[in-house]
Amino acid sequence: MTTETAGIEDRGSAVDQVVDAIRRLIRERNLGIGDALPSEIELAAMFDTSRNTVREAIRMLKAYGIIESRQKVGAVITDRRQQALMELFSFAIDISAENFLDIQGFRRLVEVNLSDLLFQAIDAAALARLEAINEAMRLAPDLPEAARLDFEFHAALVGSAGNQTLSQVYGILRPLLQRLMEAGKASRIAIDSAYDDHGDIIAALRQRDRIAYAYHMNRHLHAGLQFIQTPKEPGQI
Amino acid sequence: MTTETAGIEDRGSAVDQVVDAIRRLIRERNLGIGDALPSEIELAAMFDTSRNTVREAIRMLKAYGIIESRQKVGAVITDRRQQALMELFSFAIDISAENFLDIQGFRRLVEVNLSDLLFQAIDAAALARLEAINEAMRLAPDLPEAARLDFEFHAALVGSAGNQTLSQVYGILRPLLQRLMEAGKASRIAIDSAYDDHGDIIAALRQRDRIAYAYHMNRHLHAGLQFIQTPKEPGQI
DNA sequence: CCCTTAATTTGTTGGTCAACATACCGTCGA
DNA sequence: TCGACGGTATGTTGACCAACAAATTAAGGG
Repeated sequence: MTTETAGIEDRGSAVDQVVDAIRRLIRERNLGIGDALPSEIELAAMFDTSRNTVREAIRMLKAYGIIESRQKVGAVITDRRQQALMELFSFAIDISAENFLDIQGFRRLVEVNLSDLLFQAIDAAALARLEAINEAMRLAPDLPEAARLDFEFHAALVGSAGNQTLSQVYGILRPLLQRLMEAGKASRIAIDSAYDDHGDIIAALRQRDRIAYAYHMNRHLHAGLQFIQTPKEPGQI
Repeated sequence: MTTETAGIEDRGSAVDQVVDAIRRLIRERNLGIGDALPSEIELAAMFDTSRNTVREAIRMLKAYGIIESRQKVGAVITDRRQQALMELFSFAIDISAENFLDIQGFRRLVEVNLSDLLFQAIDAAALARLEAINEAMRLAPDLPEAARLDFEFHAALVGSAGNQTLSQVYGILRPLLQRLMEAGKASRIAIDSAYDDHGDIIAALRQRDRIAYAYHMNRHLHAGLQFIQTPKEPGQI
């Protein structure tokens, strides 16, 4: 037999219905960013359902980046969908479990060719910050700390380009890249070499020298690549 | 006193922690699409939390499109992230112009500088495929179909570079980029212009002409940018 | 003006009941 | 005897309720 629930639009679970209902509520009341939703208890009474169901619906909206909720204050409408989008990215990387070389290739593609955006957006303060990070890396007490500061340098560099999407991608790749760099920083010599490379890169940035930037960055990333020919566990994150 | 980062990341609520824990579980057990998660009760016991908290975590993962749960069967890992992304953007909030431009900037950074990887990996079959897609775009019956094929062209191009991380990112961005391209393909003239650009790009690829590739790709993407200067309706939900 | 206290709201937990899909097992028929 | 059929047992998700903890705001008292 076919479904005998013909009368009511039964599509979706109770949670999905509440999600739609909340969306309708937002639309009908013309709520915008910053406005607060009714409390969970009120919503439950409004839609004649339980508070837990409302909570699960709110969880979905939170995952979509549409609302944020703070205790006591309640749920507030926001637009953090860009971050939600990045969460999706991070899941992609989880699932497909790329190997290190693949991600390193992606990284090279980005960083070596970043000069256009960088020259356009970078200022003296950003350059000083890069130098400070580089100096701290040289003086780092141990290798993991140096690796962390190495990543910090590159993240700051990418951040200076002013592209949000890019910055967030790097935020997601952070743990992976850091492991990559720990693998590449097996000795003090590698750190000193990276320090010099970073210095060359900063100099190229300061002089707005596109060619020099690409040359040094490419060399630098290629050098780091040598040390990690064998990933720790292939195909595993 | 305040916790001095006592080992475990205390960041986020219990639900967020369970989300991360499930992600780690998937990674560590190397679970793939179609595999089943432990039952909610087992997960609750595993992470020493309650079933409702696990349910909310599963709700989030469901919102991200990486798991699906059917009654009785349990939660199964899937990949419906594209649908999740569409849900994300089906909320009536218009994408802000800044977000559009930001993502477009990211795209330019990637595609314009893809030549190194492309020249290394592309073959005759891939070039023929690109030409076929381009031809199909020229002959497309309507504008949305042309926009779809335009995206298809770029996705195939990026895919030819052979970097999995990059391909994944483009796969997820598909609906978003397609909207971007629909906005840019407001007229037949724009399509013909894109067709010519694509042809130039293919020719540059065939001749392994790095400069020509970068020139034509940059021109092409810059041209597409003109059409979306004005957002539809800023900041309404 | 500052501190204390109360109230409100979300966060988390444990439990109950229902719906339902699957597996297993016994019965019946050929 | 063997296979098909049907019923039941079991385990899982879906939905809900009640209660307490934590946090944050707001009010009130010194």
